[in-house]
Amino acid sequence: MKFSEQIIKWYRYNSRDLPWRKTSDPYLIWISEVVLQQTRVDQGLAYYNRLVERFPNVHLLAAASEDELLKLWQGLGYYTRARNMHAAARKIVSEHGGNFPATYEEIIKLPGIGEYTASAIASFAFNLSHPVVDGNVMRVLSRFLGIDTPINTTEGKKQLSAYAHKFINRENPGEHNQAIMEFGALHCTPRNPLCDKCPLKYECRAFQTDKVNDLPVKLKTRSQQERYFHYLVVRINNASGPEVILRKRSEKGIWKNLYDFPLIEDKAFRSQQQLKETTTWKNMFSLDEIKQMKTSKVYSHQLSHQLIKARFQLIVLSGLSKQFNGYQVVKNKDVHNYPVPRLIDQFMTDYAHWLE
DNA sequence: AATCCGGGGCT
DNA sequence: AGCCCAGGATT
Repeated sequence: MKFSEQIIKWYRYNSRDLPWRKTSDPYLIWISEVVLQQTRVDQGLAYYNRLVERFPNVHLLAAASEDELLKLWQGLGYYTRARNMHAAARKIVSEHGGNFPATYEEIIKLPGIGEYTASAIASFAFNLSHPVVDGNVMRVLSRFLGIDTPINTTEGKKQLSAYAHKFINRENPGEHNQAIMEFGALHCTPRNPLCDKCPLKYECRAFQTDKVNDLPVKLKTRSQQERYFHYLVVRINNASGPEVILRKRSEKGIWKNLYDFPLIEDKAFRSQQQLKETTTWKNMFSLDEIKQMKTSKVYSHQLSHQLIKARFQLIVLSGLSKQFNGYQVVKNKDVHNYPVPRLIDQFMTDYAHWLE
């Protein structure tokens, strides 16, 4: 039996019951694929369900505000996905009359859709013969074929993509693609793969040469850097109710277009006196208008390429005496409507009484 | 071709 | 404490 037939046979007995597998609507499949980029099914499933409930079709997604979409995306990470998804929805409405493009070449032109996602949509929704090459596929093929070219290099991806094109089942590309990914996710796993009961073990190069635990090869990534954040939680006790200053992160870097607080970053934690001498501080306050200050515990927030250590400084002002350029003054009861990074969300949960 | 972009779960 | 995840955009 050929590779594809064996994988599909395995899939029909072992596949999970997932909502995006019950539809051929390219819009719903697209949403699921973007959610699942670099994200495990278990983590993305609830987000997918909330997204398609709120935006059951591309017109509703295109009509939404970016803030609302980011709020639904909050906590999932890689927020560029949400912004690109929003832009793509508007493009589908304006340039395709709301009909999802039906060829690989048109699909891949949409923002946030690369080779993997275009192949996934083309094969799942339109049964077009384009192989998906994701982390699962690269692991399965590198083991099955005994390929030790590092898969996080252009060369390795090119090599495995060529084999994926050879192996694709032209009669049943959609199920073939689902099957090989599911096989990688459930059976040919990164650690402790189920080789003993693997239907491919007699043909698997890695198993036959005892190299399963050495494949796929990956080059080491460089280590992360540490950053120190001093967040200024500026509370303004106005007659109309308490307010707080938020900032939209519009510059480059992490958490673009999410909201946080005024920030003083340095190479280490600084004392309160040192913070008062920074230009960020001086531009916001004069000393006599501060009524109260408190300091939070230290948060350690681990990202893929950086470790952020953050402290939150509560600063209570009795009333608004000047403009805060580049910032937004928001009523405390409305803060929960703004999309914020996980770190900010955790702080606001722990120190909810600061913002009551 | 290398680097950046989140957050969570697993070992 | 690393590694990995239904990757894509940017440099």
